Amino acid sequence: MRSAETVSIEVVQQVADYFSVLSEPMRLRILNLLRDGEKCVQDLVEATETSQANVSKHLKVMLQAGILSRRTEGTSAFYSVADDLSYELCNLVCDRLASRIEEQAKHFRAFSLTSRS
Amino acid sequence: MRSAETVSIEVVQQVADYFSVLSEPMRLRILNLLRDGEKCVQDLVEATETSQANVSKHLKVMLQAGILSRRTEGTSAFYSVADDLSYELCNLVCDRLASRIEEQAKHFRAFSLTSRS
DNA sequence: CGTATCAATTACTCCATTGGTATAGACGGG
DNA sequence: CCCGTCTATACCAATGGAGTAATTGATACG
Repeated sequence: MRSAETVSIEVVQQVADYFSVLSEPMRLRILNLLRDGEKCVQDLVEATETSQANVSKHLKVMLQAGILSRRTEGTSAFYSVADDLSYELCNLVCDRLASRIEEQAKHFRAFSLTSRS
Repeated sequence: MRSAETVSIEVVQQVADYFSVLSEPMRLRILNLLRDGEKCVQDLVEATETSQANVSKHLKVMLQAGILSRRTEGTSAFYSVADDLSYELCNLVCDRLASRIEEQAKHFRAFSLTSRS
């Protein structure tokens, strides 16, 4: 069993760091663009409509987190997803958010019925 | 299929917000303390050794994110986990981090063998 | 009642991070 | 060999979030 005291500060910090990487909309957008397959920096710059420096910085963060992998070809750098965990996590969160919204919709439907009777 | 263009900015923002809640060590520590069951604010203050205001703020963040639920009894406020999703996510990340470290250990072992032969 | 305790909120400071501009470095084409 | 393109980095301004101290509000106890 996992008890409260056995979890060290370093472990908690590393888990927090991992979630921190996924807590930026721009990074999630880049991850989403990489679902299709590897893309070079320029492609991502055009797709995200932000500065090239910004894209490179976010890519570096995800690369160091082990989420992405990097391959160079000439002057271009191609990035691809190295670990599907981030997608799993995103899907879980998305599904849960969807469920909550559906629950809320049910409450509205229920109220609609009660007020009609 | 989920394509890149279909994911709206609001959805990305909400997913990022959810991960953002889990990206703070203090909040993960509190979540971990709540594995045993509900606890009042004072208990968490003593366990985390931080200020009461700080604990209350983190609890509010997780409450509004739908991760925790709140119950009052006299002047005390008892918090408990309302959604196991956060635990699932933490477990997935922890397992993956552990796997990576084990992989690294294998690399060291392999190098140890090759240099010995 | 008056006091003590518990929790939430406010105001504030400090630090981390984001995004932009500008620059440097690497490679390919002419 | 120079120029254009692509990427990474350094620097800066602005923003956001964590933590603390102090205050307020509410309830239990004497």
